[in-house]
Amino acid sequence: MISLTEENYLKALFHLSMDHGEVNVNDLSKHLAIKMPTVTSMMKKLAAKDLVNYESYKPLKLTAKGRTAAALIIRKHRLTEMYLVEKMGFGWEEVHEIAEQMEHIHAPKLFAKMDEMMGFPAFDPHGSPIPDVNGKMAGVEYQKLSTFKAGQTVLLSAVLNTNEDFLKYLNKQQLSLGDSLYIVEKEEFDGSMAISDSNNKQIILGALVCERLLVIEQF
Amino acid sequence: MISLTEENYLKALFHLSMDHGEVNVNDLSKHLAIKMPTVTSMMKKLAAKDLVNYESYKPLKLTAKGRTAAALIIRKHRLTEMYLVEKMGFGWEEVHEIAEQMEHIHAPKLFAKMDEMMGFPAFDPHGSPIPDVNGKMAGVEYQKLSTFKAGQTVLLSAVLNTNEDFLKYLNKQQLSLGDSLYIVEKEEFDGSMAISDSNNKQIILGALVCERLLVIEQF
DNA sequence: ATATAAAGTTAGACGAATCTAACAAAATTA
DNA sequence: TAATTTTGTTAGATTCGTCTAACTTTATAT
Repeated sequence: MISLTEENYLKALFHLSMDHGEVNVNDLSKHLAIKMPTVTSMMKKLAAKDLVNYESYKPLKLTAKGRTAAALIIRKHRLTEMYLVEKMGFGWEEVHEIAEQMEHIHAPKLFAKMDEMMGFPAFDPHGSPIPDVNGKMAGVEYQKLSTFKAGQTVLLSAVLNTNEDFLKYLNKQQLSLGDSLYIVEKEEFDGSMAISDSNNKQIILGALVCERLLVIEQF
Repeated sequence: MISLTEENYLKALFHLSMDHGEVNVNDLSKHLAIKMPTVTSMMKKLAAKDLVNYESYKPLKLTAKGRTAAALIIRKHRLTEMYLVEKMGFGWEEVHEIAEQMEHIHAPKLFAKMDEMMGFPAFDPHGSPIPDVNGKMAGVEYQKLSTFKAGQTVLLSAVLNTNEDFLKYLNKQQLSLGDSLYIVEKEEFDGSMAISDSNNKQIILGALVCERLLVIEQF
């Protein structure tokens, strides 16, 4: 049996290894706001359960078993987010906190029903892929908006951060997933971008925002 | 802040005081399958938080604050059960286990939305009243079927037990809340009853079942 | 290449929630 | 009412997840 606490470590490891490849004890410690010695001892515990490969002073790695377990937690999180938005009328900026709790609920039938009611969606409201019942998920080749340059047109496909204030900001700018964005100008000195949306409305996006928007180029 | 564990004690205390009036450490211990010394120490802790009135060797009592807290947990449980049945198509026998977990979720907006989507129901799928946002609930004057005698007609209004097998049994006998039942005969020696439903189909109900069905007399 | 800084580990403590063993009070029964 | 049974409490141990302090290893920088 995997405890709620252990689930949170697995999920964090999964996310960090998506983003940065290697995961250090220190990264995990910062991400979870838990001190390093605690992380070390938890890693030993998860290693004993064959969920993590742990060797002193080496980077941390999920085992196949651990990766699947993590993906199934994330599946519950993302299915919940999608259900709350699609079936209950919540805004995409409101659902993260609720899903954070729902992801620990053990009720396969509940999540299967949500999935079915929504027609087995592949992505959540933030554009992140929803793992299937076996923990497999669609590979996506999104890139950060910040990697593109003036003159390119991109499709807003996902957000890297589900922070409520950030999402409210996007709402205010009337930016939604699926929007086509033309990059008018890129300021190299501060990384900000001037983009124009499908209604030719021009918006200035700061560097931080450009780092958090995931897009695919539209040719 | 009330921990998940504390919530379970409050809920148990609430239920037991509904059923039996006085609640002893021993009752609570049996109900929760937790040893008496553990219960005693938790009672002291809850007393320190002004959720329980505790005095050595005296029966346990929830304070007003504790009663409200318990009612709000039960509200979440029952709203969830009703939502799962009404909006997601679950059977009344499937929802208890899920609600048992959902009741600990802190997400006022989620439960408010469920409530609104269902049109603010007063009762859950098992006929139990749903406390309002202030923890107040409709007083009900149901009685156990076992307290009636042959010749009386009653309205099946609620069940005292949400055990999955019990509810499946009722499904099999085609008994549902709202059914009108005529008591054909009562066997005094074993407490069983012969009842006939609205289609004049006759069913024999054992004493245990008669103890678990709540009805109101129909004149 | 050595000194310093950063990252990681070990050891020991602590609070929460649980337990068992031993004892005390209250209730029941003979 | 005295003996016995049931109920309740105290004391001390255990596990889980956390911490701080001290030490070690690895990485970085002069």
